[in-house]
Formats: sequence, structure tokens, C-alpha cells
Amino acid sequence: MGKAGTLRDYLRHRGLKVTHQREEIAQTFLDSTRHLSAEELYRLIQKGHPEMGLSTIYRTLKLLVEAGLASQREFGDGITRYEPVAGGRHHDHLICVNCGAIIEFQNQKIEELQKEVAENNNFTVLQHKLELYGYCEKCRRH
Amino acid sequence: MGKAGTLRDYLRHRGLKVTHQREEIAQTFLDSTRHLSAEELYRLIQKGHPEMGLSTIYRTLKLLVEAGLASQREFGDGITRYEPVAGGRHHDHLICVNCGAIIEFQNQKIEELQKEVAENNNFTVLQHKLELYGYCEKCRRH
DNA sequence: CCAATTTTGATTTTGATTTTCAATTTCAAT
DNA sequence: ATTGAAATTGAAAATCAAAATCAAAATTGG
Repeated sequence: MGKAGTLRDYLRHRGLKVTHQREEIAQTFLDSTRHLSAEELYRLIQKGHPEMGLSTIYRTLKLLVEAGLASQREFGDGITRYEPVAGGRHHDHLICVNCGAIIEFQNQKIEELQKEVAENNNFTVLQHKLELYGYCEKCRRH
Repeated sequence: MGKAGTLRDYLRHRGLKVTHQREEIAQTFLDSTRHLSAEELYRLIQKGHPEMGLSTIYRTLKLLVEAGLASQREFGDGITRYEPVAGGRHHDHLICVNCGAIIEFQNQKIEELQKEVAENNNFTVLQHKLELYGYCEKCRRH
């Protein structure tokens, strides 16, 4: 509930309307496993709400990003994926170029060094993406 | 010459043909300033070669990536950009979400920590991307 | 409940990238 | 140099995710 509530807050704050669709999309998205494309979320939601339009998914995902509840990613296959911003818990990705596996990791020291770099450049960081591409444990056999 | 020569080597190695177009595209691309989109490179090349087709630009950029001479980037505006891989000199990016400015930086410590992370996950890194999004010096006035 | 405003969803459109295909070019073997 | 098989080119058409349209429906403050 906490999360869906946050979207509600954002909508009210901006004078936008709280609709069933937005609530349902936020709910499903925030409770989901990570890295969903608009299309994937659409299919997921259609199980319970066959009348839901794909446009609304796109629109609501954009709202979730604006509200800071989702982050948008492009992993290079031409499809934009979204991932819930889990209560500030940031993480980065190892991406297997062979099997497509996505492994998450977290490293505090790297985060700190990033802040340092930003400061040295008089840059205010809002968000960052760190992605390591290569072969995962299974695919290491060239 | 050195760089265009390398594409030639790659083509021969793969049994592909060395064409005027490929030579010209590689030349112009590798000598260019950074972060070119296919369209931008197209316009650039058309000045001297009005007959060059856009498809060929796309195809050759793909070859350059395969040959390890270009790296492909998506900064979130829906346009794929390519950048010459300058003799192994790696760098990352600060991207201003307001004015679109792209500032390059380099940090050896971060690189090392990335290697560490990869090792801990039994992951072989081929390539990585680190992008910090936010406000540049000029755009810091919210 | 009402009216003003926003949102929805079906559909169309956009725009970057890819594919198709006939004509041309490359290149290894003559 | 010439040949011919195989690859490449450019123009046009196809793709496909994402954005825009717009009439009908839903939301919300009064």
C-alpha cells in the first residue's frame, strides 16, 4: 500500500487525477519482479484487467518515473525497461551479453567516488546508471 | 590511417569486402568529435559523398562496433549514438538532463572497484557504461 | 448532482532502425 | 586484365516501440 499511496500523493500534488487504472498499474508494477517493459507490464495487467489500454501503461510508467517511483533503463535491445525504485535502495547491473541474464549489485565505495567526481565537475547528480557488460558465470565458456 | 586500416583488417579477417563506402564512413567517423548518431554521421558524410545511403551508415556503424572500433550508447532520448573507441582510453559520462550537455570523465579507482565486483560475481567484463544524470554547472539553477 | 477538466483506450502516426531486392561492386581465380 | 560467384549498395518498403489523436468516459471540487 505504501507505494501506491506515494503515486497517489504525487498525482494530488500535481493536480492530476487518481484513477483506477493508475492505481492498478502502480500496484502491479511496484509489486513486480524487476526490469519490466511496457509491453510486459501490459500483459501482466491484462490478466486481471483485459480492458486496460497499452497507452495507459506507457503514460503511467512515465508518471511513475516523474514521481521518482520507477527508473527507466535501456539495455541495448531497443526496448525500454522500467524498474521499481525500491525505497532508495540503489543497485547497478551486470548484464550477460550471451544469455541476457541481469545480475544486480551494490557497491557503496563506487557510489561515493561518483559523488566525488560530480563535485569536481560542479555537477548535481540526480540519478546514475552503471552497467557492466560481459559473460556471466555460466556463459564464460567462450 | 591507422584506424581505417583496422577496419580493413577486421573485414578481411571475416571475409567481408573492403568498399569505398566502408572506408569513407570509418575514416569520417573515427576522425570525428564524439557521440555521433547515424543521422549526424550521414549528414557529415553527405557533404563529400551525396550518393551515400543512410542504410550503409547504419550497416557500417554496426560493423565498427563488432570490430571494437566504436561503442554504442543510448542516453535516453531514443537516439543511438556511437563513439570512436580511442585506443583503449576509456571514459564515462556526466549527462545534463536540462541542456543535454555531455561531460566526459575518467576515474581509475571506480574502474578497479568494478573489476572487483565482477570478480566477486564470477563475471567476465567486456565493456561497461557509467552515466551520471543531473544538472551541469550552468543548469544548477533549479 | 453538475460542470469543468482530465483521462482513457482504440486507433493512427511518428521516427529510428532494419530489411528487401535489383543493380553494382569486390576479389580470388583464371 | 577478365570472369563470375558472392557480397554490398541505395532506394524504398517494412518494422516496431513509443507518442499523439480524439471522442467517450471518469474524476473532482463546488
